[in-house]
Amino acid sequence: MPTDAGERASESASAFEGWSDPTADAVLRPVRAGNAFEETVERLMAAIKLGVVPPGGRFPAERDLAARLGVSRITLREALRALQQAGHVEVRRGRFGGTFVTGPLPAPEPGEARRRAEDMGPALDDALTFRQVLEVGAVQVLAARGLTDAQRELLLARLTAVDTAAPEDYRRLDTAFHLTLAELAGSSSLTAAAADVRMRLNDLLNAIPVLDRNIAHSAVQHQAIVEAVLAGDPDAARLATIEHLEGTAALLRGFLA
Amino acid sequence: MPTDAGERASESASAFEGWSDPTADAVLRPVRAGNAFEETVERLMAAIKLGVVPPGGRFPAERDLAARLGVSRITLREALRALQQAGHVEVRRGRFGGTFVTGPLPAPEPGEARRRAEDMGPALDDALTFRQVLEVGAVQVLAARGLTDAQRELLLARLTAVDTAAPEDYRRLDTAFHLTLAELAGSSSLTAAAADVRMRLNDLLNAIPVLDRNIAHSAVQHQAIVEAVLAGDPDAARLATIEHLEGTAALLRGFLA
DNA sequence: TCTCATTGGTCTAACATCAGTCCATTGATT
DNA sequence: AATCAATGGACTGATGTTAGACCAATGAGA
Repeated sequence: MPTDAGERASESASAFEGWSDPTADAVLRPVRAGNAFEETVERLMAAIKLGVVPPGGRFPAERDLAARLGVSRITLREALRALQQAGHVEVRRGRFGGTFVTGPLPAPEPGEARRRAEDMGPALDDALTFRQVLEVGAVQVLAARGLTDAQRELLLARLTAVDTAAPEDYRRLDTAFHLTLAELAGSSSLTAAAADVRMRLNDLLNAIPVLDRNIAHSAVQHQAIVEAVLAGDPDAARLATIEHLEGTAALLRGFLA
Repeated sequence: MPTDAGERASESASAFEGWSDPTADAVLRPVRAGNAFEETVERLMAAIKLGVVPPGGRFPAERDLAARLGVSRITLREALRALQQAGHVEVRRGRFGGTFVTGPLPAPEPGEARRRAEDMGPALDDALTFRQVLEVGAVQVLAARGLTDAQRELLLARLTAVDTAAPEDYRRLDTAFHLTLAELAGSSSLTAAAADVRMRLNDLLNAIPVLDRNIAHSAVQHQAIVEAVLAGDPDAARLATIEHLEGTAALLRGFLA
């Protein structure tokens, strides 16, 4: 007979003896999102869309890439072939060959943003709160801990890169800026989670026209975040980041209204 | 010839044209941590160790559990058989049968904590900062948004459960309290990440003796966190959570000194 | 012009995982 | 004592995935 030694609150809906559903759901959530092929395609597309491999850039050699992704070379090649057939990459043989990212992705048509937002549904709110938690937390850790000279330099370089970006490069460099903040916090789990959530929002972000007015606005906010981080002021960093992210969140949520 | 249209800062170490390594590493990280069998065992052990299924409690039926974990029933059964052979679960056939968690896990011997901490190495710092980001972010979101009556009730129930816990139940109920904070923030990604990081720290936590003095100290801090959250005061919630987590972090980091 | 290191292309045999089906057992309920 | 719904146990055939070895092409550099 089960002893059932424990708390019992308002949890009647639970299918088994333990906790409330959301926690159980979190622990007993699916072990894998799909098969190896699908997940590999997803990752490679993420690398392209996030600009980790820029247009014209080359992916690591198949053997290296397969090892990095923890997938057999055959599975990787199937994924690459899918991207090739979709026109996202171009493959060249021989030494100095490799898998190259083809030109910039076509600009999504207007109305695409709304459709995608509706597709995401509740996942949009999920991603937006998760993003805020991660990025706000990252800048606070960063501001509290302080940066090395090399880190300051990298951060400033990313900042000027966004500010001086051509319109077609803007999203990529904005992504780079935000993920750099996360990565400088020094936790690889944090970096991975930030990259993941950015990826989820990225299609939506890309579907929004890049307006000069918004860019200027973001530039000021980016500047404020960097200044607070470099000044070692966690509170200011938090406030500046919240303000910046709330702006984007409001914009995205607008497509659901 | 690659166009290489983009920023180029102090990133010479990168193996390919794109970004600095940590971001590329995050996007091109392994698609899967292990085979389905291993990951399933990991999850089931997590459910036991986190107390999602308490001692004497029953796991969902194999068919349901397999569906939840996104794994075939055969793979799930192999994992369950492994847990059974390790003595963690007991399987009974027939109606009202199922897979039951056997008695409480044996208390780890002293010195175990240090060994585990050394095993984790840099992953410990990773987990600790990630945890802080997630949980601090969660309480801020929660305090800022406010709670429904049912949520207040659940949170208070978890709090009193920890406070009145028998020593052998303390860790389980402490876990429940912390994860409830994360789950009330309303982002399933956040809940999953919090459960994941707690799982990573859990062996370490369990290897630390539960001292009355520490419990009393934690109780005060838990109280402060809940009060701030219920009062809708994000700043107070943040400060109280940081203080609480720093205490635990210092304790754990102590095993590495 | 030739070399050759590096890269993509291909194949095989072994193993992992899957969906689906049917059987065996149990014990609360009738 | 008999019923029977829910549960674990076992099997099959199909598909996904892997490691490793070997071939083919390329073009910068000697």
